[in-house]
Amino acid sequence: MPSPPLPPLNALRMFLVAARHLSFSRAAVELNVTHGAVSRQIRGLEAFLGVALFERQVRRVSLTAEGQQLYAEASPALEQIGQAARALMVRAPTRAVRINARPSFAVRWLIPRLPDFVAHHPGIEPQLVTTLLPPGKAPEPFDIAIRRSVEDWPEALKAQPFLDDELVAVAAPSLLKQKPVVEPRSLAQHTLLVVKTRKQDWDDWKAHVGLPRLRPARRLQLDHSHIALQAAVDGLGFAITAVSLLGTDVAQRRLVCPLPDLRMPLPPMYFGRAPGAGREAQLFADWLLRQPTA
Amino acid sequence: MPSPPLPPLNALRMFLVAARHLSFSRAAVELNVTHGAVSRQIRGLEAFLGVALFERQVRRVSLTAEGQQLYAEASPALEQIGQAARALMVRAPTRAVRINARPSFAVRWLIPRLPDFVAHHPGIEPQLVTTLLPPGKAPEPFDIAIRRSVEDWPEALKAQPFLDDELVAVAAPSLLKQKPVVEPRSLAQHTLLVVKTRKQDWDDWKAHVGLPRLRPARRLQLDHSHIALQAAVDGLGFAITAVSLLGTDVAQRRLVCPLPDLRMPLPPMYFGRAPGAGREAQLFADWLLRQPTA
DNA sequence: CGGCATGCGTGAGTTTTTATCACACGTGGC
DNA sequence: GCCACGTGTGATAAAAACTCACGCATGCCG
Repeated sequence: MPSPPLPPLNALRMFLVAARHLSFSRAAVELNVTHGAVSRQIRGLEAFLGVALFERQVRRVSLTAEGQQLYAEASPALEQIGQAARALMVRAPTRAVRINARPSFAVRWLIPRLPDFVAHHPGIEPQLVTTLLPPGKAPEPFDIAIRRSVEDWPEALKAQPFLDDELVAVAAPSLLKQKPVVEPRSLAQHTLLVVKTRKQDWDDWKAHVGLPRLRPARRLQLDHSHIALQAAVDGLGFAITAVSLLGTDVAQRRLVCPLPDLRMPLPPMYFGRAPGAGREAQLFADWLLRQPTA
Repeated sequence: MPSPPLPPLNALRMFLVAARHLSFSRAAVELNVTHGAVSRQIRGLEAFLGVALFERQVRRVSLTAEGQQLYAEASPALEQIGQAARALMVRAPTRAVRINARPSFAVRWLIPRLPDFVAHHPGIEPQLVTTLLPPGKAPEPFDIAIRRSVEDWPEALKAQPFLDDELVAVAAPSLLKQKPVVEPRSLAQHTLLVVKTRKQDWDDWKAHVGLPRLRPARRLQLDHSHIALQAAVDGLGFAITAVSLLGTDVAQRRLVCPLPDLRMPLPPMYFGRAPGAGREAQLFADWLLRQPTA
């Protein structure tokens, strides 16, 4: 069997990036991994070759003579492979998946996650169409529709849930510092941010937590959930929103949820594939189902 | 981040091998994996590129135009990487691991497995010294000693068991066709192959299976276990041997074990590292411990 | 013309690899 | 002297790869 023993290629790839930067940490950033992963891979490559490629000094690494040689010889080779791959990819017919979703879900859930989808399926181009209309009245053709609940859905879409959800009230930490909220009643001191297309959310939530008659100090009406959330971040008042739309705002303390126990279950998010949708849509659906509920 | 999107490199490697053979199965043999693994990797590469690389016909595959192009461009590139790696490996100081073992174990267990070790550690050259002397009286320096039992071992070797073993009686199928053996007593009809350095094996075994006085039709004395086994394969009589030394002879029906229940436990095989042994010896020891008991 | 062998595809399950997290270490700058 | 920075590493979690066992379609051969 005429098989030349090749070095571990992914380790080589990491080595080349690290050699270019002369830094494991910066290479890790470029490769979207931790510095530890880079360190291990390069150690593995060195073990395979039986040669040190980097000299480890304090807080800095430099290439040994062998490392320089390997960089000089392997870098163009991988470059050539990249060229060849790109040549084939452009030849490939652009495979797109057209996604029909409401604007707030698109902005606050889908778009932040799309880079992950593209990373897994580099040949597929997501095309996003946002609309407030139900899928059956979509202004443009689509492959995948995403909505909460399946009212008004054409039968053919075969709706499938992929994300459980809840309604919570959130506000900026600075706002709470001025007028703390430790029980629902305190909301009467605050401005409630009302979304035009989801006016009933506050009433549903108030009923669910047992305060149907609560009247806020003020109301501010906005026309999309994501705008209401931005207003909340900016300290304008309390927003009522699906947990799925919170994104990193809670984790990074731009928003807090002062009444974490008072959540109201929501119908899950559904997606459906259009009848004519191709394999790309299937891959997108699979990816949706893989997304963690968090 | 100026990182060109590279295709999955290990999948590419499999693709090149498969393209060279125009067969997934033969590629799988060369790569020491199953055909399913090759199939999946190539599908993954095709999905990444968004282009079919092979045309699947019945029981045969052929390259598409895109596949040919990729093969033509990527093959030399990987070849160059292999060259570069090899250039570095020869520059590396030859790292050797000197192994001290008895001849029969070397021939029938170790040598068939050494290619696997070399595949895992291409920079390390195993050097085998066979001897009948105990490790303490070795004629040459060594890094690793391998024996059954640890009598006469210098303390410094820190013996460690790595392979359980048993004693069984085996013979060629053709011999058994002439004079079948279904109970131990039938051995009296046969020639027993006796190894000069392990004369007690037959007596131990006979005592263990409850026939201490059994007298064979004939004895044939040979000076090594592996020679006795070869004699058994050639139909000269029954050999008594450790299961670990059987190799593929039983699987491929060159030898059979007509009394499979009558096995006698043996002390396990041990290895020990010489005090001055380096990292290579450690890697070899790790590899030994990873070997399946089978 | 049925029975068998061959080569590839695939779902389920398992093993191996890879990456992350969290912490340690050593040093150079402030 | 102390902190900040970049790298090494053990434990563990996540992901990728592989195997197994089976299915399918077809050509070969008695």
